[in-house]
Amino acid sequence: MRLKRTHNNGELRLSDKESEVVLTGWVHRRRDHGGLIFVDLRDRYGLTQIVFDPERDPEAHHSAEMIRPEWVIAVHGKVNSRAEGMANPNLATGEIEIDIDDVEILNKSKTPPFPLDEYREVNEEIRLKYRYMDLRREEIQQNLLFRSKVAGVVRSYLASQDFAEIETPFLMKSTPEGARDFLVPSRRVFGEFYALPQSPQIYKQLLMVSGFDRYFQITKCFRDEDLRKDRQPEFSQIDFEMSFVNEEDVLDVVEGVVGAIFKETMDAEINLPFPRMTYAEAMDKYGVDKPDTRFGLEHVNVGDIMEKCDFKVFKSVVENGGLIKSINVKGGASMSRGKIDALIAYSQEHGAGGMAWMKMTENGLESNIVKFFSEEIQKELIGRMQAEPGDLLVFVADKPSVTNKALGAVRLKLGYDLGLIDENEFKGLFVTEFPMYELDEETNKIAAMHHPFTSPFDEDVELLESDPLKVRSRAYDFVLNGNELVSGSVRIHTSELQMRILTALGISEEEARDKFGFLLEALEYGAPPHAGAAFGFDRFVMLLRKATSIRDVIAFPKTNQGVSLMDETPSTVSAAQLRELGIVIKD
RNA sequence: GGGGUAGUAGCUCAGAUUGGUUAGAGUAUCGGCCUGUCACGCCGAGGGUCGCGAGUUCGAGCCUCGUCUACCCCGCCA
Repeated sequence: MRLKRTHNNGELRLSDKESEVVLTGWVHRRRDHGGLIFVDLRDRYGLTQIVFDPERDPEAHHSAEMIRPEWVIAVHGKVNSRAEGMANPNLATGEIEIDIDDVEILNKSKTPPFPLDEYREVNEEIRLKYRYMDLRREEIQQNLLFRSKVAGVVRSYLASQDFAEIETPFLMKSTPEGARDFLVPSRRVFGEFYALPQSPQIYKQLLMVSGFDRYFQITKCFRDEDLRKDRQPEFSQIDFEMSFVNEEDVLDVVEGVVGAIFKETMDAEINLPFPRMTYAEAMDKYGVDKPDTRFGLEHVNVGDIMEKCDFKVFKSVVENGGLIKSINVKGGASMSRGKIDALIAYSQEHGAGGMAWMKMTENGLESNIVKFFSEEIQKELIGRMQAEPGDLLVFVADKPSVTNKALGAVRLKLGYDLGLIDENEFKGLFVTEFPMYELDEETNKIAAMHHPFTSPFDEDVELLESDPLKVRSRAYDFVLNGNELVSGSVRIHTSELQMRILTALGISEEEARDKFGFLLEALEYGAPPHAGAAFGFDRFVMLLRKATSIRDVIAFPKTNQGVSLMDETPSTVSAAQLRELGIVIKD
């Protein structure tokens, strides 16, 4: 490089007029007027217009005739103000331009496979194949720069609170519970495998046993499950753990981190402290454990009213211990039959057998099922639902899990479709008192809802064996706009209780010792009470940036099939590599 | 594993009612013109395995079957 950069493409202003500068970057766009040639020079800091005048420097102008989009150049010139009325208000540097007298072409570029401007939505397949080009686009580049800034805020905030950043292994022991592990074969012991961590959970607990008191880490986690727009097989967590604390201390840290992020990286406001809601209340009002509280449309349980009706579907659901809930869609009576049908189909996609509905008119309730409801029941229903003329009542009746799931999904869809959600609002809350266990409806066995290291409520411990589904855990989530962003808990810190919890899950003592013996033993050497949580870092950034996909806040993401289109990962490996690992692939 | 949407020029898309001669547009690229543009403008040219493979048909971008890829959803994700 002959020319040495003096400024970036986002910083020069009118006050720099007459300065001699050297800029470097990519040719974003070239406007050739035959005489004058304008080039927008781009780097991650912005765009600056540079001007080539054949009368000022014929040689530089000649070079400018050759250069093309995405060529890399360095230019020398003088900062000039733009003539009256020629400023570009859309550009931070729009009041100035650089009169160029020297160009150094640092590299050429093939014609880009897709345009890098913001004016066209490009197929994600081609974007991912040429990811290094996609990452030149301002939107994605700003996402990653924002992500870096958030990470910086988190690090400095947690450091200010005495948290120590400590790395934990990526090659660890496979654990039986939870998501499917990514496995790495051991070269030294045939038939044995490392697993990539689904989270640093156990290691951070051991760090508490070691006395580090306050730990954090921004680290990758790996789960070999199917992908979604908000799920990647490898993703990042802001993971932290504290000793000698209870729930409140952890939630304070969560609030501190979220508050610091908003204060230092966002223009938007967020309400602090965050309101609390128990899991039971969330399920009752919203049907989900991560409610979006930016809008109403709350669920109302109407089972007790429907018990007395003649509508067989409802009646049998109540008799079989099912759940009937309704949403009053304010003003929804004007919805077309087609829209209601689409809503019903949506409820069915989410597991419901169907969805009943009634329109509230001046003359009372109307629909094809109203005849099954006595006047008295209708009156009671109208009262409970606070139905007014013009409202639409929708009902889902099923097993509690199905009703909640389907009507919870319907509520969200209505919120978006009816424009009830302010996209610029950020509304967070803590959900607390999660159940310790949940029933796997396929196997009819109980499973840990959070993870098996979560401490139960002291007063519920006696139910562990007799009525495990009633046991509440000291787990908590932070939910932002309907997204679970943080999940954590007070951990078990005695070996006895830990063993009891594992046993209640149907894990034999022998198996527990085999899989978690090191943890059980560690808890016997003076483990302090401890608690912690982990942020879904990618998801958080995605939400703050209003990105439509987690892929847009990750530099090199995978497709839905878990493939990196750019480098074609995963790939085959040589027979020699496999042989070394003791892996035999039969044709 | 299941459901849905999409795949036509480098890119973004159109290609109707009902299968019919040479598959179009914008943009990009290349060439020419142009000294105040900023998604510059004007003129011209090149550019197609209609994702892939079968089938039906005199004839398929269009119909049928299969298959691949991307995205969205369900399942799954302690």
